[in-house]
Parts: sequence; C-alpha cells; structure tokens
Amino acid sequence: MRLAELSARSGVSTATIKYYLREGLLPPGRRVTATQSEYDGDHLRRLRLVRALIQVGGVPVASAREVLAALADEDLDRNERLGRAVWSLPHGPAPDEDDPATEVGRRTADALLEQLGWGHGPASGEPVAPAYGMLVTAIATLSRLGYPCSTEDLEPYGRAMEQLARTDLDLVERYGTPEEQVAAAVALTVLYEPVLLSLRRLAEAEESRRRFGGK
Amino acid sequence: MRLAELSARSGVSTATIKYYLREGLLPPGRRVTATQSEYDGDHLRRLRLVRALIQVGGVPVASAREVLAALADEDLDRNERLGRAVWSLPHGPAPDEDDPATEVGRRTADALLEQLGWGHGPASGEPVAPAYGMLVTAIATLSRLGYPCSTEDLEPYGRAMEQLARTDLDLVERYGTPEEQVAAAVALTVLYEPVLLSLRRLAEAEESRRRFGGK
DNA sequence: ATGCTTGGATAGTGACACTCTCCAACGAGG
DNA sequence: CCTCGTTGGAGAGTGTCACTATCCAAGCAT
Repeated sequence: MRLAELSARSGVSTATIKYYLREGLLPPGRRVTATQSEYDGDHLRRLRLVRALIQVGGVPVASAREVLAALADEDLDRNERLGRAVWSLPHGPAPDEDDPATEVGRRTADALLEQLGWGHGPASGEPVAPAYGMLVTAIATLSRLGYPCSTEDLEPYGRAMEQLARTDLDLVERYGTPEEQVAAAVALTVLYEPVLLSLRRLAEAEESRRRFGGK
Repeated sequence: MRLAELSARSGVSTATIKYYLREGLLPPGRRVTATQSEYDGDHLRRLRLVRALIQVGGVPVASAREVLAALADEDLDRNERLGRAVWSLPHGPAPDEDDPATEVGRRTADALLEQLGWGHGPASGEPVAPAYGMLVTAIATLSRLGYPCSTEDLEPYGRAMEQLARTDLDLVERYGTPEEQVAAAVALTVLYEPVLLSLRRLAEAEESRRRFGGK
C-alpha cells in the first residue's frame, strides 16, 4: 500500500505520517521507484501504536522513538526490553534534591517499598527506576502542600497496584510470542493508565455521592 | 509580604507569579500604594496548589483557573464544588463518534459500570462525567489496536478503584471544614495520580521479575 | 503529453507556559 | 533633598512541541 492508503486506513494525515517517518517513529517503506514506496500491515500496526502512545499516553515524540527502539532491540531479552521501554515513558521532573520535602518523600517511599516487600532500587544495587523518582516527587509535593502521607496511608495503594500488576501480566501472557508480549506490555501499561484514572474518578464520584450526596 | 518575598518562599520566579496574577490563578494582593501590593499566607498556599496542579498534575493554566473558581464558588455545596472542580481537570479527547471502535468502547464501559453497580451517567439522566468519555476513548483505542478488553478483564480494575476511592474519601474526611475538604479532595485527586501510576509501574516491574526474571 | 499523485525537504503554524523588557512610582540610605 | 535600586503592571518575545502547508521533481495513468 502507498502513503495515501496507509493514511486512509489509519486515519492519520499523510503530512503527519511523513513527519513520523522523518522522526524515525516509522521505518521507511520498501522503495519501489525513485519516488515511491510500499507500506504493509506492520507499518499500519506500528502507526496505530505510535498514535496510541502519543495521543492517549501523552508520550512525547522523542520518548516514543526510544520506546519503539527498545521494543525492537534484538540484543535484549523479554524482561530487559520491557524494562527499557517502560523506562522511556514520561515520568515527570526528577526530585529536587535541594528541597527538604524531597528528603521526606524519599524516606516515605523507601519505607513503603520496604513494607511492601518490593526489592526495588536504592539498596538493591540496581539502577533506580524513573518510577521511583516519580513516586518521591509526588510524595514530596504532597508534603510540601500540607498533605503529609504516611506509609500506612500509602500501603493500600501499593497493595492495590500489586494486585493489578498480576492482572496486567496475566493479560500479557495471553500473547504467544515474546515479541507480541513485549509490545502488548507496553501498550497495556500506557493504555490502561487512562482506564485506571477515569475509573478512579468515577469511583470517587460514586463514593462521594454515597457519603455526602443527598439528591 | 511583597512579590519578591512570595517568590523566595515559594521558589517560583516573580515573572511567573506576575503571569499567574494576570491569568487570574492568584487573586491580586492588597494594594498598599499605587505601585505596591501586600500578599499573605493564603496567596502562598494557593500558589503552591497552582504549581502542584500545573507541574505535577499537568493541568493546563486555563483548566487550573476553572478548578480554582469551582473551589471558591460560594453558591455550590461540597459535592457540587468537588464535582465541578474535578470536571475541569484534563480528560483527553472526547470519543470519536465516527469510529466504530467507539461503539465497542461505549458498550463495554456501560456493561462494566452496570456490573460494578455504579449509578453513573447515560441511563441516570445526569450529565455524563468527562471521566466516562475518557474511559470510552481508552477502551476504544485498546480495541482498535487489537487489545480487546472485556468487562471481565476490566472488573478487577473497577473493584480496586472502588476500594481506593473509599481510602481517598477517608483521607479527605480528616479535614475539618468543608472548604478544606474540597481543597484536599482536588489536591489528592490530582497528586495521587502520579503516586498510583508510579506504584503500578514498580509493581509491574516487580511482578515481571518474579515471573520471567532470572536476574 | 498532460494532469494528478507520490515521496522528500523546508518552512510555517498555533498552542502553551513562561520570560524579558520597559516604565513610572515608590521608598530607604546618604 | 536626591539618588538609586525595587516594585507592580503591561506588552512583546522565547522556546518547545506536534504537527501542517508549500514546493519540487519524478512517476503513473488516461
């Protein structure tokens, strides 16, 4: 198929596809003549994944390129590919070490992970995941705003996520080949985020109505 | 306190504070002379909330203004203020009704909410919450990408969020006055999102290591 | 052969969150 | 009293980002 057809089938304008090609988010098509290329189903699938990452996941173009590169990296095993891909997802600003609130955040985060029994980073010698910095920053911001949260407050959130992670991985294991599994894992990590957040808001609305709501 | 001191205490540049004043995210200070104003602790707290919304929550300036306006609206009760405030939070693009996948998303979402027993929108006659559209869009995108999710797949996520919503509201009820509660609810809704997402990613990494990881 | 269409390159757009530059009015030190 | 740095206010400018519009020469189709 040609550019125009790829565009029609994906709902993405030719101009945007050209932009993605230029940015390396899509591999170039098979050259047919000096001025024409042929695209296939792989391009279409990849294009849809790119759109999902960027539009739904809010992933910047540069990060999306890294994510895709990690997915395709033949030198890594399944775990490493997934880790590398999730690594490249946006994770907000790094903790500001000059801020005393960051110290609080770090202590709370460490205590929480300890309590949850997750063998994460600082003590484990492994490189610290970006998600860890994300957690520290968030706790620090809460404390700076006067909403201190203790490990006890946070633990239920950790337990809930632990459970969902098992569900997520079960979903991923439905897919046969490691390639499909890794692609699925990234797609599900990113695309379930809005599902999670919207369900939380709906659940809060429901619970708030139950507690305070007359109507 | 003057602009310079407000800036020093909050860590936000005077130029940015002036910008927020201009945009109506901060109320003007008490005028002392024709060219000087006095700010107080309320300004400082509000400024920190604004920063948290924008930097941590990724809320656009225009939405933040609406959120703050809803918080301060004297005509609404606690529920309505909270609803209005959360309403203004970013919620991604509205579902594309021309896309057949949207139909799938809508059916799945409705079935899920039915199954969860949440008396949400379409059938209830109430205006549909933006979070509902967010959910439909997310499910539609998953299905378009070839990752169909059934109500059974999603139910555990709903149950988990139901439980967390109770925890959230318990936290909110620690605060005495309705004003504080509403402010807390918005802050916690927004600021716990990165906590949730980072915990999920850490939990996934942990679970993935457990299942596939040799080290 | 002539009038689209294609792939490729370059430049432009619009939204956004600041950030810079001016300016006249203060206000504290000498 | 007179500087001289500071203040609040207003407008224009900056950098980033994700596109989008315009050209162009080389096909292909009729």
